[in-house]
This record gives sequence, structure tokens and C-alpha cells, in this order.
Amino acid sequence: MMNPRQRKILQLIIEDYISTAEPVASRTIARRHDLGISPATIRNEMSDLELLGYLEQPHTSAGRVPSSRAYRYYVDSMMEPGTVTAADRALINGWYKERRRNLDEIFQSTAKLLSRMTQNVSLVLADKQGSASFLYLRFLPLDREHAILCIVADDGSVDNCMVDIPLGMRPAELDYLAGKVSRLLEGKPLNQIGDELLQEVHECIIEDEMLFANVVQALRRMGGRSREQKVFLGGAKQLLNKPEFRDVDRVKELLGLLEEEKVVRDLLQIDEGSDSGLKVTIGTENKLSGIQDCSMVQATYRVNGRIVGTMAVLGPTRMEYGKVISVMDYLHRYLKTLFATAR
Amino acid sequence: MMNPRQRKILQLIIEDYISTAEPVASRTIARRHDLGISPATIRNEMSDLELLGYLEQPHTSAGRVPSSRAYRYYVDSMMEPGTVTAADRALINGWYKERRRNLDEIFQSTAKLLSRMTQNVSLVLADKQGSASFLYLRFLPLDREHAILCIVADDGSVDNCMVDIPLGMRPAELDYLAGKVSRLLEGKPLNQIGDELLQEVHECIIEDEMLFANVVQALRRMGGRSREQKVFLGGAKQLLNKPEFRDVDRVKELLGLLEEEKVVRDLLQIDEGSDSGLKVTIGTENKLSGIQDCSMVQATYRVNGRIVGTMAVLGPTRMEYGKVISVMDYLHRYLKTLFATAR
DNA sequence: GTTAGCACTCACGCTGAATGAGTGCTAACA
DNA sequence: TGTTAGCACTCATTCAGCGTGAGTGCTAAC
Repeated sequence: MMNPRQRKILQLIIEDYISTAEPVASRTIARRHDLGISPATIRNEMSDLELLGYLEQPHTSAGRVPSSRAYRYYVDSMMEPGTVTAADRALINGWYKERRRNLDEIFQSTAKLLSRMTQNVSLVLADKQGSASFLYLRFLPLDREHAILCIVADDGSVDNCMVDIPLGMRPAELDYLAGKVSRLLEGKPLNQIGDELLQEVHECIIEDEMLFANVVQALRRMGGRSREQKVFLGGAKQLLNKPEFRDVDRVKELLGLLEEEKVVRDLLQIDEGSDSGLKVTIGTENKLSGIQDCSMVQATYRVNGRIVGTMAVLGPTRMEYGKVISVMDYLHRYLKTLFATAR
Repeated sequence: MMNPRQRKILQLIIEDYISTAEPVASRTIARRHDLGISPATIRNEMSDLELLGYLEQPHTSAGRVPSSRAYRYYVDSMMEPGTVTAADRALINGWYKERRRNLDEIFQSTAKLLSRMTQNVSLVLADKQGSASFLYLRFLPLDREHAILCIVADDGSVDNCMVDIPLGMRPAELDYLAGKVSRLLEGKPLNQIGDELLQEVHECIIEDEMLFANVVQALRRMGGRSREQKVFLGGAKQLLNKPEFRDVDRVKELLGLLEEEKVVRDLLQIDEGSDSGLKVTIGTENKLSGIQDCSMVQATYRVNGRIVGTMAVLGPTRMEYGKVISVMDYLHRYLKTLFATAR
């Protein structure tokens, strides 16, 4: 279907376009790379490539631009693997030193890291669907009037908030209460702590409405959190550096989309059964119409086969696939071990 | 200096310009408001106002645009106070219901709230300079191999992270260690926990290097956190809606500035001695050259006279001062009581 | 199969004219 | 003395027209 020379030409066009964002002309190829053939010949090949659906022309007298199909072919069977530079490896290896102790923080800073390394927008979806169960709660005394309520879940996540201590209640009483409530809720999935259970909690903490309200609120929040899929967006500013986003309205449109959690969740939804590798979605392959001139490289974290989150890099189809993929691959594996050792 | 009619005209021009972002012409004023005078008369007055430094002309045949001086005059002695709508009050009153229990969360969501309400970029600087002291630390058991290390400060802030339990160490031993370290550090300002103290901590936890390293890391982090002035940026997207930021490069420039924590810290630095009211900085009054076409409304939180943070709304000079100021004023007072009751 | 040559297309940039939104000035008017 | 109608003037903006140059596609010769 495509002869080796066409393949070569296609590759050069794609790589040229990725780095310049300008339609590529036959003469440019001839000049820049010594293929031993004339622009005219290249033109003929380009014409064929266009017929095959790999190239497109913005208008008659412009050079050619790779189609989604071309990028797909490039990613699947042309691109050389790409290695992560030592500097990038070092950046990743050091990045989590100061930030590894809290899931939200990890996700948030992963988004930052990804966008910094790939010069593109990044999305991280923390999918905590029914992950954790209640372990126990405890009051940490602060002063005469306040204590800190800590709720500990079996995945190591902790929620704490300040509560007012009922006048005259002593630490021992608080501990007693904590123990009673803890025994009641122990082992319950956080997102299943509903009104009936909270009713029982009420019977434990009947003494003080205020305290009860505080505890309930914290429990609710933690349950809510554990249910929600939180989206972290990183490096939105990167968009502004891409020539394809010179137009403020286009930026606004895309940013508007990415700020809607629902849209992003849809976008990143992964087929439960898919293999655990990277997934690359290119241009028109995207179902969401607002990003059909964008590509996305996506990786999913699993812990014991259970999906914990998804991270993705989103950029113009003219993306440095080699770089992005290798970085994501490295980071993906790095996080795997991070998660594995952290828990 | 300015007669009542000029005053009126200036006011109308400012308000017109604020709402349209277009240079205001004499005829526009005459048409839109029934002043009983002709455009020619208005022109004469405008000419005077220009001489006085209140108006500027982008070019000869354009209408007039208010100068920084005009806005200053407007804010100081022309603007009617402006009330917060019931909807806005309700939004503020409800906003912190779910988010009040953690300082960072409060700041972050304040930034979001501010930018949402004022349709402008918001900045919140959490200035925790030397605020908190170490109270105690504690290990919350998780499973056989892990525990959660909680460090509690006297301002109610908590830091927790997961640590590996040395093989075979029993909860009681952990508690004993925690007590020992706590007694050692109790009352020390977090940002003064330095190498000498940590050396003493080492002597407490001599048994296990790994555990020691974890504890030190957490202490360091918390110390670092308490020292740092954290900047929260809200609603950067709002910029894109302002006609003065139609140009991507301008947006990039400003966003670049606002992403540099140091710059923002400088920008928000408040003269320690200033009164606790709102501070409005208009256009060329700004020292930072990148934002001399912007205005900033700024409020400072204090708790017991000590500065805890600063919040600001940043927008084009053509800002709805009345709205922004009233919202900030209301929010400011609201947060004051929130802080007062929370601690 | 390759390529030189040439016709053709079309975006882009420049120029100049028309347009219209403004102002400033002047002279007349109340 | 303040107001205003009228008019000249300025200048950004728009648009058509034109030349230019970067491309391609085709053809004929090698």
C-alpha cells in the first residue's frame, strides 16, 4: 500500500510538522533532508499519500499537513521508542520526595509534573470509587475547648477537622465516645455510611448535638470524597504557547470543556477490561467534538487490578508523541512502584 | 477645580467605559443620558477634564478613556457604596459550610469564590509566618506494617503521613516514642525546628533509622509549610473574558507573572502598619510594570492583630469597583468572624 | 521512474480610497 | 458669558485591488 519511500516521506512530513506547526512543502522536504530525489518526485508521492488519506491540504497552494490517520500510523508503526532523558528521570525520581504522603497531593503534583515535562495540558482523574473502608476515629486534644477529629480509613487516608469540645467534657470521655463510634462503623465502606448508620452514631453521641453534628459532617465529607472522582488539571497555561491556540476564543472553549468535571470524567473513562498499557487517542478518534484537533495519551493506575486513577496528557494532534509516550510510560511505571511500596 | 457638571460627566464616562470597554464619545453621553446639554458642550467639558488629567484619548478621533487618576477619584469620592445582593450573601454564607475545616482549603476556596463573584482573577496569600508551634505527635496504627504519623500544632493544623512500622515494634512502643519526641519538641515554633533539635530527636528514635527518617521528613515539611507563604490563584480563566486581554501574548505575560510566587508575594505585601480596611491600587499606582493597566482590591486578614493572609482581586483598571469592593468588604468581615469562631 | 518547466491557485501583504466616528474650533445666539 | 450648530479636520477601520511568492499539478522530455 505504501512503499518504503512514501513511508519515509510521510515520516519526515509528520516530524517536520510536529516541530514547526507549518504545512510542509515538497521543496522543504527536499531541501532539509537529502533523499536524492527532486521536489517534483516528492510531490508525486505526496499526492499519492493524500489519496491514501495520510495527508491533507489546508488549501491548494499550501503544503501538506498530516491527517489523524497519519499520526495513528506514525504512533503505531513508525515512531522509534524514544527514551527518557536522564534529566527527566531525575526530575521524576525526585519529584515525589516531598509530596508522596497524601493521595490528593500526589495526584495534584502529578498533574503539575506531567504538564511541565510534556509542555502540554495534563489531566489526572482520581477515581476512588468505593475504595476505602472506615477503620476508626479518634479525637486529638488541642486545648480546653477544641480537639481535632481524625477519621482513619483502611487505605491510610485520613481526614481531620477541628471540633468544639462540649463544655466540661474530659479527654477520657472523648476517647470513650470515639471508641464507641469506631466500633460501630468499623469496616464499613466509607461511601456506604448513610443515614441509618449515622442514626446509630447519634445514639452514641446523644450528649452533645454540636459534637454530633461535627462528627457527622466529617464522616459525610469523607464518604463523599471517597465516592467522588476528583479531576486535577495541570498546566492550562501551556495551551497559550501552542500556535494552534493563538485564538483566545478557542482557548476559552477548550478550557471551558476541561473545567467541567463531568466532561473530563467522560473523556478519561476507561474501558474496564482494557490492558494496562498506554492509550493514545488521536484527533478525530476523539468522540468529544471540542477536541477533535487534539490528541490524548492516557495511562491508568491500578492497585491490585483495581483502577485508582487515570492520567492523561492532552495537546494538539501535532504532539511530540515520542516524548510524551516515553515520559508517561516511565512515570506510569514509577508510580506503580510508588503505590506498591506506599501501601 | 472640577465643577458639578464636570463631575457628573466624568462619572458617566467612567461608568460607561467600565461597562462597555469602548472609548466614550461626547455624543454617546448626550444620547444615553439626558443632561440637557449638547454634545458640543460635553466636548468642551471633556476637553477640560483631559487637561485636568482625568481623561485620555487613545487617538485623536476616538472617544475618551478614564485615566488612573479618574478611577482614583471615582473610588474615593464619587462611587456610591454598593450593596451585596442577597444572592451573593447567600453564596458566601453557604460557601464555607463544607470547606471550613482546614486552612489551605479555606484559602483555596476563597480564591475560587472571589473570582467567581467578581468575574476577575483572585489571589490569596496565606502568610503563615511563624504562626504555629509544635504541640505533639502521635502514631495512629493502621495495620501490622504501617501507621499514620500525625503532627499536631497549637493552631490546630495537622500534618499526617504514612510511615512504616519497624518490624516487630508494638503500638505501645510507638506511643512511648511519640511521647518522648513530643515532650522534646513541645512548644517549639515549627519553623525553628532545626538540625540541632532533630539531632536530639534522633537520640529518641535511635532504634530505627527508617522511622526516624520518616519523622524528620514530616517535621521538616511541616516546618517548611509553616514558614512558606502560599499563594492561591483563582479564576485565571476570567482573564480570557476581558476585552483588554484579547491578545494571547498579553494573557501569557500576566499569567506568567502571577505564577511566580515571589512576584505575587511582593505584590501583596502589605505595610504592616496599615489600617485593616480595603486597599485599592489603580493602574499606574502599581509598582509592578506588568500590571499597570490593572487594578487591585486587597484585604488583609488578621487574627489578634497578626497578619494571617491577604486576598486580592485583580482586573483591568476598568473594574466594577463598586461590586468588587462591596463583595470583598462583606467577605472580609465574614471571614473575620469565621476565623474568630474557628479558633 | 524521474524531473524540469510551466501554468495555475491562493494566502498574504501592501496600497489607496471610502467611511464614519470622533474631536476642536469658530461664530452666532440667548 | 455660557451654549450650541456647523464645519473642517483627524484618524482608525474596512475593503477592494493588485502584486508577490509559496505551493501544487500536469506534461513532456529524459
